[in-house]
Amino acid sequence: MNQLIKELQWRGMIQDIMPGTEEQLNKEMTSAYVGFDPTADSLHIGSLVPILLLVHLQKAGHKPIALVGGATGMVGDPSGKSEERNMLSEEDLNKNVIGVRNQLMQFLNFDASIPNAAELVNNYDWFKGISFLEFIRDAGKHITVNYMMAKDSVKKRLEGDNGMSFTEFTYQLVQGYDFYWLFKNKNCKLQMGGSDQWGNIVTGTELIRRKIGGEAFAFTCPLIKKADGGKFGKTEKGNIWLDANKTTPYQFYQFWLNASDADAAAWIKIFTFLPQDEINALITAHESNPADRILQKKLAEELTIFVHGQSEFDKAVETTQKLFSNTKAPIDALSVEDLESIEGIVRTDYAADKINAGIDILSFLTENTVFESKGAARKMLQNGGVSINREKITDLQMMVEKKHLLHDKFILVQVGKKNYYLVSI
RNA sequence: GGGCAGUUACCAGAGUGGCCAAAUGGGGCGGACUGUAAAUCCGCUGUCUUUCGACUUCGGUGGUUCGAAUCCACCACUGCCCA
Repeated sequence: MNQLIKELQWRGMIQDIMPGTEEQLNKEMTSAYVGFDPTADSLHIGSLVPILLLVHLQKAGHKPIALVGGATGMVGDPSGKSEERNMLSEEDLNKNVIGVRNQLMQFLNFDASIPNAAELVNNYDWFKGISFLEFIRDAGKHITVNYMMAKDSVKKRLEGDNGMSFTEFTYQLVQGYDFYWLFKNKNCKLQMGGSDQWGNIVTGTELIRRKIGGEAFAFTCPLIKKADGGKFGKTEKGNIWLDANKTTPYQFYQFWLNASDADAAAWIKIFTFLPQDEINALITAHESNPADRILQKKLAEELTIFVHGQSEFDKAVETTQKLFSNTKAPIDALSVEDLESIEGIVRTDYAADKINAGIDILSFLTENTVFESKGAARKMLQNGGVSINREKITDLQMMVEKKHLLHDKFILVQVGKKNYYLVSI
């Protein structure tokens, strides 16, 4: 048992904490859980912080329980949502539960030979056997509506103009019951989660107290925001997923590399396991020469390795170097091998005879799915956003022909600074 | 069941007969500057198209009109209040 709470505190990972939590953790090996909603078949980086809470917990010698919300996913958490959620079909839900489960497996140690082996549970397993009547008598009787209405997630919706269905209203009770069930059956005394979960979590500890007089604990981590107030974890391409098939390791690496200075300093504490003095040294080094982006690089390195492994990280760095290290250099600096081995960017194959015959730039771009239509391609060209082989193209009539081929084989298309497409014949 | 308000593009939200593909803000994308930042400034942001223009859009369906996001009827949905 080490100083888990102190560790998390300096990292800025604790928002609210229930009194007595630290004492409980120092007293004995404690089981603690975090719930994950199966809203998609992969987790995204928004779930990374709760995952890291579990990892820290296990490192500190406690027992992590990851709960996949097969049942709660059917209800829909109103927290932080201004309107009623769409219901997922049971089929999608099952698929998502499996996907999320598999991802959680890779971050925690499930080796049954250690006393604090991680455990994975699905709340559908206990909810499927509970009837509605049972539930409202068993759980509902102990919590007043007044209590539930006072919750922020509920209050906001009552004050807003979208209303709230009974289904979503009951969500906190369903989640609260999870905690009760785990407390009773798995001796789980602590729940963690994002700060938006505080209300739901507290309903759980309350239920445990009123129903069986048990004492349960909780703490939450702050929700990650960008310094400029923007949403965290979203880019033009949508969510940053943990699944390499949805977000390539290169894109994942790039996301962290592009963090702003202010964000990087906060995020490196939260998202890496680097010790405090090392982080402070990195921050100092970064401040003396911000252009080197020492923090961003380290942050991106640690996280890409954590999620995708060393070899994927190496490839991501390699791709990054090829594409960005020498953007002023003539394009020939990239060898055939360089181009062939670029990973993580969009590649398309194109008919050689079309290039040999020469093709207009607009058709070339749309046929290689760089743009969806000629209109879109034209607009981007007019805005000066398209480069071929690192040369900005402004001539809408330009013909793409043999002389544009690099090593007789490739054409490197760039949209903006960061979006690369490699066309090969 | 009764009364009232509402439904407009990714979101918020203006528009109450032609000047409406639809103000403004946010978001997104691109450009300049830079460090593949931040801040700032500029451009684009319904679809397709050789910038002409064509087509589809303002909850749905019908109607009035030369002409409808705008007027009328019915329907659906949402919110609030009363029962």
